Amino acid sequence: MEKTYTPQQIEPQWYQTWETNHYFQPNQAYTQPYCIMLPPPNVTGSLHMGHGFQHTIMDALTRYHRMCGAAALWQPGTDHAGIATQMVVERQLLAEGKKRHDLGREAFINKVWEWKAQSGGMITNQMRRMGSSVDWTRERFTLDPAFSKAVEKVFIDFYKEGLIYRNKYLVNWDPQLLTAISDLEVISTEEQGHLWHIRYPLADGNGHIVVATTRPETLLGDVAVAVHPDDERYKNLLGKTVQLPLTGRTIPIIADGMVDKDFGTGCVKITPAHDFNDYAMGQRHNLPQINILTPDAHLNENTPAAYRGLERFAARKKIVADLEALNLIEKIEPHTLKVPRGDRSGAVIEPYLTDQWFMKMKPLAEPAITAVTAGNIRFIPEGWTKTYLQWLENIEDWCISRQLWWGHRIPAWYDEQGNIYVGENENSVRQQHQLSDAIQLQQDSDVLDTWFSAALWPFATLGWPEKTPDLKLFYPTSVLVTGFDIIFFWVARMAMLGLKLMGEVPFRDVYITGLIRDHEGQKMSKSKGNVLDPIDIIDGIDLNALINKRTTGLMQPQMAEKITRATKKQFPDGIAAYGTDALRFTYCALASTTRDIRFDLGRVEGYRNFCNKLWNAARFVLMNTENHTLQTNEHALEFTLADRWICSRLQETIQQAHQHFQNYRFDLLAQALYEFTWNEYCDWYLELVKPLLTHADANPQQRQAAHFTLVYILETILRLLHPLMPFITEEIWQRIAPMLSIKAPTIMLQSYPVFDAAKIDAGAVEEINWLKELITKLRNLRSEMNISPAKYVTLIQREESINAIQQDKARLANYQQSLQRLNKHFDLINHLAKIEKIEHHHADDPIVLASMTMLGDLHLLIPIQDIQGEIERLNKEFAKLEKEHQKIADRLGNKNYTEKAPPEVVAKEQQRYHDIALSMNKLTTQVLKLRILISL
RNA sequence: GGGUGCUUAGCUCAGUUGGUAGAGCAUCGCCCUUACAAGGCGAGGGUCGUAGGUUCGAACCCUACAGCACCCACCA
Repeated sequence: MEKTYTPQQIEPQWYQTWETNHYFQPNQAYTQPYCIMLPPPNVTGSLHMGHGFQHTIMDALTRYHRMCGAAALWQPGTDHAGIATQMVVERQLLAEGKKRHDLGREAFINKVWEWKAQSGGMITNQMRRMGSSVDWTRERFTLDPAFSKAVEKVFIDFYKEGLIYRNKYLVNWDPQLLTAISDLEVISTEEQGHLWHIRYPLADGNGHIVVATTRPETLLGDVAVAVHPDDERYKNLLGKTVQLPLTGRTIPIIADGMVDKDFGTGCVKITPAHDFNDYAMGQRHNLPQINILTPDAHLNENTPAAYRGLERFAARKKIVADLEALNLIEKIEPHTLKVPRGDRSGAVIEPYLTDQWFMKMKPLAEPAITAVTAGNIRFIPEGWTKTYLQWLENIEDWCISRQLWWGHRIPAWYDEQGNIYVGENENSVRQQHQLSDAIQLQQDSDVLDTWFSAALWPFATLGWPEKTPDLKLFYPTSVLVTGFDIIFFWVARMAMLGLKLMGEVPFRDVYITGLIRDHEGQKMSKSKGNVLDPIDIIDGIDLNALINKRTTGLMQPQMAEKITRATKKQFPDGIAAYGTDALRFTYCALASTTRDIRFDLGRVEGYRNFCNKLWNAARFVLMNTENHTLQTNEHALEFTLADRWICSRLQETIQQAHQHFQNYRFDLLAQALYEFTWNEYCDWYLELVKPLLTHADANPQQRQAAHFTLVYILETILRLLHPLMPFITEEIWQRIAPMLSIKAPTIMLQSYPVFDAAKIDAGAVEEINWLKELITKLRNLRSEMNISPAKYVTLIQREESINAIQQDKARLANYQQSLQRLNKHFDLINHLAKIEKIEHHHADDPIVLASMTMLGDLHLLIPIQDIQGEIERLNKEFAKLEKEHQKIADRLGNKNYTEKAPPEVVAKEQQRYHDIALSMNKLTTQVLKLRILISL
């Protein structure tokens, strides 16, 4: 093994080995299925930190269950990502000065396919770098012919069932992208605006009424003014009409309970074609709808000639100016309002009256609600259940049509009268409806919302609507791993469509991960320039390349300087190459139940060090065992306390690992494995057995047992860690496994360690714990006394009571014996604490220039020079104990406590009370003795 | 306006059914001990956001409040 751990040298080749040997494919010999659907990333996208995080968790789960003997399938694939992908290609065209309509539909779509071919492999290659064990032979794309067929079938069937319908309706319209979007794609941002108070003159000439609006340009589409029916100020105006300024139209004053008397003037202008509230009110009062906008938000032919063709915000300016000229503006107040913006374009969204396709959601939502309340779907952490339910309980119909070109085209045709025919293709439609060739049919030009096809992902990838064996085996899938940001977009819709089309939930568990943020808690985004690329953490990147990456292609180029400065400050030396395993382990360690995860490179460095530790431990084991033949017959071996202790601790760790996997607590899992490997195996076990390994005259049976245990524990650690750190564990395992006569090509397909109660040895654990405490106390003492670790000292064991010393003597002898007598006395303790010899003294002996520490009844003393310093040290320790002693005394003095607390708790407390009192006495005695020595 | 989450050591976070507050990093001290200085050993550091309540006992349960973050919603 190479002396230093260099992930670059060990990681790349293993993935290829695994993939080409088909280790990622579910083993069909196993009957227990385990299946995770990869949330399909955008086909032309690249891997960001969120992917890296979630993919690591999915991979850990898949590898774990695969090793546990399941037919484990992690189903990969990509999403065509309608708007997102189309926007990218449109932007490329724009650079050539072209728009998509210049190319025409077919040529444009070809262009997108070209872009897909060019950049489509990026994210899948990055997934390979992450070690993701997806079954690439089953990779799917939402625009695959078979998948498209499934989408089409759902649309047609739902249409026939009345679950999908077409309607002219007020929808969220993105005037920049020129398409409708769903409610979920609208984000409301709080912005500074104005509240314009406008006078509407009464038609009878008797004064005016004042309305307040944030959007004066919509005045042109007003069809009424509404007041609250109980508003005394306006009661006498009900039934009258006003002269709508600038238009020459006369509109009524109406009463509606939805009006808030206390807002503005209490009078609301009603524009049914451009506001959701007004639309509803218009319906209630049978008001007309006047659309005043073109699709790209310019004023249309329904507006006076003076405004026609003006862009909406220019029109607002002009209208306000004209109203002011007419003295119709009463006042203008600053006002913060919620502005709806498109989540993709950032453009201000217009409520806009158009023909769109909708999916009826209420009947679909009900079973999806029941599935969760009945426990057929479980959210982890469970707090997300409420979020999910609240949305479904208040669900509105889903606008599924998009005025885009990239996506699944809606399988509907129209004749010249506007009759709708839904079917697989034009021919089948003609046949079904017996339309003569003379009738012209035109296919709907819209495509479906990307999330429509995504909602079919859990079963369409498995072959639905065909009844495939895969579908039977893997549906319902085991767990969905995703972020809370797409609970509504995707999780809920999969639940609804899965239940509807498969009659069964699409997944049992939904594990909602936190959101990866930067070290300051900021969301990572291109525009903020704080994005980290998982691949850069794996391979490393120098400062200039990182700055270059963060500052090219910015929407706001003026940010470049600020980003450069921040990047220089945070990464003065760029980013080191930490390797995939360290990054993956970091992701797991950060995966607690919290919502926001601050990503700190310091953690990665720490876990890279952990990899290094594991690497070196393996080198140590190999170094010590290589030239020996390993005795694997456990009956021929003589296991020491140390062996039995580490085996016992291993069992506990195995048990915890399974538990944490079950509970999706990857942070606790990572911590447990880290602690066992580093703090137990490396820091203690390796040190404990060193004397056995190095001394020529050590007991051969015991040495062989140590050899066996070293290898056996390490091999088990590798399997425990493999789901989290696949590369380093495989690399080391290849060298370790043969020693245990394991003949298998990969650790990937080995079984995950299984808890074995028979290997628990409580006695050994107790003894080693005692020994660890002894050694720790001695180290502590040395450190406090400033004795060089290199210096050998004499340990003085003072015999306070015959019984106690008998026991302690026996204990020490026990270790002695268990390790066989080596060259020196007490070689074990010698090795760890540099004790030259141990002398026994009776308690009454006139001791001693010594520092003291205590372990039960055993006193450990080391000769010293500075008596005064020692007195001070002991006094400090005494004060500490005294404080604790007082606390317990108060507690025990409380009758309520002694009577009401559980007896075992009280008994424990009393024991402590006595122990501390005893220690205090001993300290006092020692201080006294030292004082006497000084005074002599 | 409703809803959710968070607040614990300088930083990032654990804390299982209430029973002596933990880890990593950072800091300080001592060590190049033959796997590892990307290391070893040891130490210091917390009135658990605030105020009440329940309890013998609260970081944990209840109430209110504050700060931060997020989600949903039709106040023009």
